[in-house]
Amino acid sequence: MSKENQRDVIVNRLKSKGLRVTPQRFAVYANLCSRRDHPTVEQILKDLNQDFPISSQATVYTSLQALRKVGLVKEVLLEEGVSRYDANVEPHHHFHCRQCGSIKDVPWDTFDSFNLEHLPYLAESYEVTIRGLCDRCTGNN
Amino acid sequence: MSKENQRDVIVNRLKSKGLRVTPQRFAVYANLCSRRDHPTVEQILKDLNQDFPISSQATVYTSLQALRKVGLVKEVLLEEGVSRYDANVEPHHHFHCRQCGSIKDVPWDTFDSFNLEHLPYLAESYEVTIRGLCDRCTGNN
DNA sequence: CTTTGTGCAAACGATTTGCAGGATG
DNA sequence: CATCCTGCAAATCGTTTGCACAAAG
Repeated sequence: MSKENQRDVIVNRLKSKGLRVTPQRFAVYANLCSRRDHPTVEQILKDLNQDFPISSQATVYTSLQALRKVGLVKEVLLEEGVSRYDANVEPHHHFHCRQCGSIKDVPWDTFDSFNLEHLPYLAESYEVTIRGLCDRCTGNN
Repeated sequence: MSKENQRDVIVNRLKSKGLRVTPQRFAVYANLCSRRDHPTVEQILKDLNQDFPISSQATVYTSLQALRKVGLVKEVLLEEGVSRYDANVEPHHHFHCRQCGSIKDVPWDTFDSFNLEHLPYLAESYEVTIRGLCDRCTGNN
C-alpha cells in the first residue's frame, strides 16, 4: 500500500522474470503501471524526463522490448503507425474512441465466452476491439 | 462472370466513388479484389510488377490511401510494423496464425451479436481478433 | 569480475511528400 | 483544358543497432 511497497512489488516482478533492476528499466515499468492510458513510447519518454532526464529514447525502446519479452507488458495496436504499451497483461478488450483517440480497457467478462470450437482453426486466444465514442465525447457524463 | 464483367465491376466501383480510373489504381484494386490473403504493400507491388512494371511504390501507397478514403478497402493491423490491406469491407473478424502468419477471414455470424449496451461508451462497431494455429499448421487437414 | 544495460549517434525501413510531366474526364 | 495522377527521389518518422562506457549481481 505504501510507496515503499509499490516500489518493492515492481522490483520483485522484474527480478522474478530474471531482469536486472536498473533505474531506467524500473522507471519505464513503474510509469506504465501507474497509468491506464496505453501510452506511446514518446509519451512515456516525455513523462520520465519531465523533471530531469532519466532515460534516453533508445533505452525506453529496449526496456519495453525486454519487458514485453518476459510478459510484463503488452503491445496494443489499434491505429496505423502507433504502437502503444500496456502493463495490464490480464486478458481484456479495448475500446477506441474515434474522436479523442483515447483507449479504454473493457473487462474480459463483458462478453460471454465465445464458442470457438466450430472454427476450422485452433483458437488459442482472442480479443475484441470496439470503436465508437467515449463517455467524454458523447457528452453523456 | 466473364473477365469483361469483372473489369467493369471494378471500374464502376471506382467511378461510383468519384475516383478516376487510372491503370495503376485499377491494378491495385483489382489485385486486392482477387486475393484473400490481406497482402502488404510490398506484396501487392511485387505482384503488379511481376510481368512488367505497372506501378511504382509511391503510387501503390497513394492508390491504397485513395481507396481507403472512399471505403473500398480496409487496413488490417494485426502485427507490429505490418500494414495489410483488404478489399473485403463487409464486417468480418480475423484469425491470425501465430506460426505461419497467415490471416483468415472469420464470418461475421461466427459470434452471436454482443450486447454492448451496458458499456459506458457509445459502441459503433467492433471486431474480434482470434489468434492460434491455422488448419495447415495444426496438421489437421 | 562477468554479464547486461545505457546513451549517443548513425543506420534502417516503411511511408509520405514535392515537383515536373502525363493522363483522365 | 483544368484537374488529378504518376514516377522519381528526397524527406520524414518511428524504431533498431553498433559501440564505448557504466552499472548490476
